[in-house]
Amino acid sequence: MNLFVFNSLSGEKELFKPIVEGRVGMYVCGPTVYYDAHLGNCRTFISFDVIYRYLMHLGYKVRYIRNITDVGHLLDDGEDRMMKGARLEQLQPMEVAQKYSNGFHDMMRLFNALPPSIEPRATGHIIEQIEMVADILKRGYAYEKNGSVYFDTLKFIKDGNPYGKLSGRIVEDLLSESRDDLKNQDEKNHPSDFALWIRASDEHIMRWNSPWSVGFPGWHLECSAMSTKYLGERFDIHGGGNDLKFPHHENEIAQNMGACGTAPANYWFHTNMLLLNSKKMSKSDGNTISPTELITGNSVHTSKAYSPMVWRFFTLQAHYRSTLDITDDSLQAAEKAYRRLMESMRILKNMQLDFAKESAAKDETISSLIAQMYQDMNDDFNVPKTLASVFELCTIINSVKDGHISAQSISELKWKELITHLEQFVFDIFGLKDENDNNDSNTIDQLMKLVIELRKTARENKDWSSSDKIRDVLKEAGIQLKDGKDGTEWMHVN
RNA sequence: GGUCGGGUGGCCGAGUGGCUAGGCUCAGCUCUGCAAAAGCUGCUACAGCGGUUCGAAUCCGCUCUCGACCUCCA
Repeated sequence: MNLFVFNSLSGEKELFKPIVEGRVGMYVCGPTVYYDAHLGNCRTFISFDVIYRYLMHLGYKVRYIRNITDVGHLLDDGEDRMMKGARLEQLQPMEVAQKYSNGFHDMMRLFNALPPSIEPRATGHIIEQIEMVADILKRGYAYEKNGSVYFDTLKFIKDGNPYGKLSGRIVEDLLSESRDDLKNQDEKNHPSDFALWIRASDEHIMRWNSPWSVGFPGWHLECSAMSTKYLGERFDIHGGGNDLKFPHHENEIAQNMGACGTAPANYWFHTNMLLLNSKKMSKSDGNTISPTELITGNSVHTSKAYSPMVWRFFTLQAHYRSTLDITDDSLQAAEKAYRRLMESMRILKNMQLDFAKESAAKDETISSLIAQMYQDMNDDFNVPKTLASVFELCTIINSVKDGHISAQSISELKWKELITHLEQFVFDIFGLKDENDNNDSNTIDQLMKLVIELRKTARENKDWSSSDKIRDVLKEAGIQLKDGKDGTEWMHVN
């Protein structure tokens, strides 16, 4: 089975073929840790988490690098993001970085995103970045001005390099459009040039020695340096949010080619934006919900709290290259769907029935749905489409449980296959967890057994007022009873 | 202004030139002491106008409209 992926470089779906067979090197641009991550960030990293998980499921040995940006990210007024965070909170820049890195990690754990293989920090790779600047200078694609070093986009373009290819920019436009602004560009030869190394002003506290000045690296440089260090000059996948395409990723490509003559990645993946009120969720303009606000329900945008797995499920319902708009209604729909899915997974795991010994009538349907799931995932990780098959399988599971489909119409072998594949998809690939696992507390389990037993007696005596009271009070306590053919079951509800 | 991507049923959200997306909601039915859950059935959509085609939501053109990027952003 072949995996096809959408490559931003070509704008087309391409057959995925790693450089080294059986191995994948993947670099994803991580967060800048000067402020709490918002849900838009989380969506991106959940998207790449599913990609990472699926690649591993296919048997690839994946080296997944996701950096942490803790220096070199300038604001409009030239202030470093880390320094701005530090100034506002009266902390050391490194305290700011640590604090928000911790918070970011907590969120990723909460949303069940696997940690990357390596999570390098920009400040931990100053030497590598300085070396890369030197390489670029040596090859003639950068120039020094007053202790700062800039990338020479004009020369890069003149030499026939593909500047603008990734972001679909037209070179002539890049060169001509901003000519009027030229006089306002202090040290740069050309407005489209960008900083590789920046000389630190006196009050700039994040600073390192370099051959050119005491200063700090430009924002784009860290990813070039760290991807090269851990994945080599050429690797398989480079990912990030759509909004990083230009200038960040474009400049990264330029830096890599400037330093070693090779474009870094064969495949570029870009995730689309999370919207709130039909507008891009963004830290800088305040249109955000934080993970904490979502989970606690403490937001003007939502009517109630939504659990981390509901959020994860919510993001799975849209393709990673589509925008996804947050609304309270759609979150509630996701919550119900998620619960239904988990309920079916529980049924699947626990059902003991007399399945057919030989292949049977429903086997074919189950097989084709499983095949469909792989087909859809192999089509550029189409998770929402895969989910459609998953829910069709849920209907089959529930029907078998309720006796609408006879266990004799499914072979034992096929049922086992169903369990294996569905659990792999739901838990291993989609990374969902059952938040309503009744086995997590033995005490409650014992108590519930007793209560259900007492209620059963009441029901046998047709003492409906007692049995209803038990059910109502439990409901208020967040436990839903469900009377079925084979006794009473219970589950947590919010 | 330039570049790019959208506009799908009550809501969210997939999608292929002809074949059921799926989830949620709503209505009816089955099951049930009543609930809840589950199953079944129904609610037959593709911004507008042209064109290509035996046939288009899917291809082309135009119009309207929304959004992203254009050196802060996942």
